[in-house]
Amino acid sequence: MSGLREKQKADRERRILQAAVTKFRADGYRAVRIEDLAEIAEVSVGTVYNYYQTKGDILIACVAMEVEEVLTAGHHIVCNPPRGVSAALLSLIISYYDHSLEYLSKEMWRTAMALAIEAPGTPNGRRYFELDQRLAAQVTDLVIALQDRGEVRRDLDARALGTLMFNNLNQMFLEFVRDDAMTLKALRDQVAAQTRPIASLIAVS
Amino acid sequence: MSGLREKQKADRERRILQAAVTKFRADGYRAVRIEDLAEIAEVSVGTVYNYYQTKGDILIACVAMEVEEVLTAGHHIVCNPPRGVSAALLSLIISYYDHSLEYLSKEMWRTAMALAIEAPGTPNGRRYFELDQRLAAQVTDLVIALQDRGEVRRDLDARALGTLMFNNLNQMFLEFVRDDAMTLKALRDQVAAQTRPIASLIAVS
DNA sequence: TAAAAAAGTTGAAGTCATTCATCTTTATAG
DNA sequence: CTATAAAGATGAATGACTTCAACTTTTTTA
Repeated sequence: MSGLREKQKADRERRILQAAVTKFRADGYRAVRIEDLAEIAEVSVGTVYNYYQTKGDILIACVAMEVEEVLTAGHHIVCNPPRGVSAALLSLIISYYDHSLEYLSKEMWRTAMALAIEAPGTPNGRRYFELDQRLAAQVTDLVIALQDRGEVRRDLDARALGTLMFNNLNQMFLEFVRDDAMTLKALRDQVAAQTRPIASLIAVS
Repeated sequence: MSGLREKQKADRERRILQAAVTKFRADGYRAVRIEDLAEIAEVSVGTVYNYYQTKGDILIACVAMEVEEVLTAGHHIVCNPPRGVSAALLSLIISYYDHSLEYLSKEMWRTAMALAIEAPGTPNGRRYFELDQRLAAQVTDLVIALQDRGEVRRDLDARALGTLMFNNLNQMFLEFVRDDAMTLKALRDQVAAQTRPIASLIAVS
């Protein structure tokens, strides 16, 4: 039976990540020491570093977990978007925003974004950037789906449009997490106000 | 004579900042220890912390110094912009970019941006954000100047247009500093390609 | 000018992320 | 089943930012 070690490894990694998601949210990324996570996960400090290269790495893993779920939810919307360009786009974007704080706090998002900017060449930075790319690709996919359904003008470059819209929603999300006082509802309202004029521009006349 | 202490203080602060600009550029922000700066500036570690709250604070002070110069150079362009919407806008934007690496390295910019995102509520974060605002305002001022000269359509909202253009040039600058291999020329070319179509859209027919 | 007060400097100590040589657990070979 | 090898866990040690109580220098007061 050679599966015991594998099972123990997977279990330890899961426990560390679980401890991180919970503790980072509760106490704030800064305030949590690796020692705290090790204690909760019932491993030693050294073991945490066997599974994650740095403290920031653990945070990026939390973000990745969240974004994977966001992508899965988004996939369903892209496969079967509501009628109307504006409704379809907003449905996807708001799905992103509504999921974004399920496991992560604003502080965690800020820290993750900062890490990705500070060290773009490290595995961390690349991983965050890759998640960004996949989200941008999903927005593009939605635009293509709407073109296929004849709702968005076919003469427009779907990739350029998708990237533009993603950059915009990403920028608005940055403003959202920068301001602890801003509510999800305010974010939703703002993006809705911005999206409707764009939607009418790109919709088939 | 009560000016001695004042003079010594100003001198110490200047020496610390000078040491930081030089050493951060030469060795990289991470690699430089407060102890190193203290030694170069001929003060103790504790004294550095009397003038700057954190290591990041020193970096933001470096950025502020650079941006003040950029704003001064930009002011001249806004007061007397070259003929033509595209030429005027590019003149300002490229002036920003060309000045940006005079004292700061890409790594310093990345780190400063990361700091500002990570801790938006701290004096540091606010200060960085305020510099951003002043740059955005200057772009808006140029748009207004071009409207006054009858080169840009007067029915357009100068503030919205200025903010949009600043966000865009800022985003492109972020991509520039994220990629150590990207040259200033590549950045210039890219922004030129983007700016020309915008310029023709907003110019008076 | 001398003493007292105010302002500022100092560097050792504290904290926390990270590393690494040692030890323990699991898997394999005889 | 025992011995060897491989994999992984451990926590004390390291290094860097930051703090703070004691010490100096400058200014004010008498």
